Amino acid sequence: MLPHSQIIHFAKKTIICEECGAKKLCFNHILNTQQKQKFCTFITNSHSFSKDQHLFRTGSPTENLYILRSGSAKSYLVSENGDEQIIGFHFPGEVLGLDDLTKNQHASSVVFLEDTNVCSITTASFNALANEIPQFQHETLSRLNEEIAHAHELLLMINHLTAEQRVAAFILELSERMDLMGFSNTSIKLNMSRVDIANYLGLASDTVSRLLKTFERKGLILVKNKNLDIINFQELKSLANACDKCPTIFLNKNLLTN
Amino acid sequence: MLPHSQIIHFAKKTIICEECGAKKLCFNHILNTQQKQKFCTFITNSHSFSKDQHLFRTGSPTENLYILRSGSAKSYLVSENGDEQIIGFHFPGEVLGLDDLTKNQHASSVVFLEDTNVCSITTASFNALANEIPQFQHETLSRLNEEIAHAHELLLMINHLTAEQRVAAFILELSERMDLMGFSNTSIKLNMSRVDIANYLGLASDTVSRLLKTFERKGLILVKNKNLDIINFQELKSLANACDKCPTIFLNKNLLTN
DNA sequence: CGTAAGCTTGAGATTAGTCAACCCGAGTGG
DNA sequence: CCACTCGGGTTGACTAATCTCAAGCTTACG
Repeated sequence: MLPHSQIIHFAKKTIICEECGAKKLCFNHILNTQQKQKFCTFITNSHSFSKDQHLFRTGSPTENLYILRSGSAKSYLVSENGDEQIIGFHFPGEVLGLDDLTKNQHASSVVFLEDTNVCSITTASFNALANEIPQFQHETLSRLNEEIAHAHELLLMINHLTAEQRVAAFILELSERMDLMGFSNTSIKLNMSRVDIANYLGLASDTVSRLLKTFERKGLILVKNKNLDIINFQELKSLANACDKCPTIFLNKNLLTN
Repeated sequence: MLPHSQIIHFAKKTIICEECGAKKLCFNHILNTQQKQKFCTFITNSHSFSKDQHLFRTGSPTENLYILRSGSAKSYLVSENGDEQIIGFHFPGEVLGLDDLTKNQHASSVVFLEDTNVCSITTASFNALANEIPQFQHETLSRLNEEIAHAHELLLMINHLTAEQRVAAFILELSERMDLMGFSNTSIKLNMSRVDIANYLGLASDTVSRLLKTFERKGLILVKNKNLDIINFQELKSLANACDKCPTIFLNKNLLTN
């Protein structure tokens, strides 16, 4: 068993961003050649983690930010009661820890869903880069904004969609993200467990199982263990958006007047 | 009926931050005397809005950021289906529009819950201030982080708490925020409708009504229309945290190993 | 090949939603 | 000053979606 992330010593080695599979999704891609070189010198460390290892945990000091090079992870909160809430699944190019930049402790925990490679940068270096490179600063704000937008959309989804719609929307979200990364958007590896999917969507894992099966029976997808194939995008989309509440659009009227 | 926010012309007048009731919660309070003066010169505009007016809407251009001086507001998203999701209630000192700083359109809409006074600052001025005053930059990031944390906690709450727990938690959250603003934390004005509360918590408004009544019958609170008095904090807290799921802490075990 | 973890599936329980009726208070107009 | 109206809020009866629980199955891995 590997030690806690706090005491993992990242190997000192030069990162060659040009060779990185995630370069188009990383900060890297918004920088010019000169800035890229500077960025690479700041990112001096990389590390491989195995499935189920933690990158950091709630309460651990915010010393570094991390960028996924390959693999995947999930982040989660634990409430006072011990309830866990997965708040996101993470893929190459994503920055982890950004939402704790101004705190000295991590608010969430991050654990890997498979063997994963991660770059790290100290918060000090990160801030230095942000001060020096305006685009870098802008990109940071932009990513925080996206994180907020994502959380809000998830909220909307959980509060307003049926279980069936949520699962359909989840599949489509995954597909879209795979597409962004240049992977197949029809043949998807579900690295997270059914329990994880259920937790993320605010459902019981039984319900997720059942609905995946239902979708399969309808010929929308093919599920074999962790492998998911999308057969009928169109139908999935219309399921996710099924407008069963359209007549209620005008219920909360004061939202729409003025 | 007042025109859309886009074409409201904020009155040019000098804001005297020293006289502002929200100064302890505004950006103002993190700045030194000299910085405060600069901040005040940038915030050259203020405006009064009446109940049910919109400050901005999804899709409208992000030209300004706004700070509540007095009053209250709610922000919400509308999905493709027309489903609405309230994502926050806002009180004096809060900055609105911060999460759209890097976009040129607002993602959410903001509507006032009562007559409200608002300061505005152009995004250009805001960015200039951020570049010039490091604390200002830091505070901006910090507020974005808090917004993320809030959204994540809301998610956890909606996915893991019963209706009863959510309503109890909502009352306590409101109370805490009133306290922060120096208002009474036991005698609270509910400026939002029951429909709003329900929407925010992912419930039906009927359920909210019922539970408020239940709490009243138990002697925890007193509700008279929009006025809520908290009688028994202790009991409310234990209701909100009722650890009915404690035995399941270890269910999703891989979250806790390593 | 055996075991444990995760997944699937069914039956029954339950929470919260839906619907409809009624109530109440604020604002309006006679 | 009172009656009327309208919107929001309350309440009860019923319904349904999803959870829970338990059993059985499959897969991955030692």
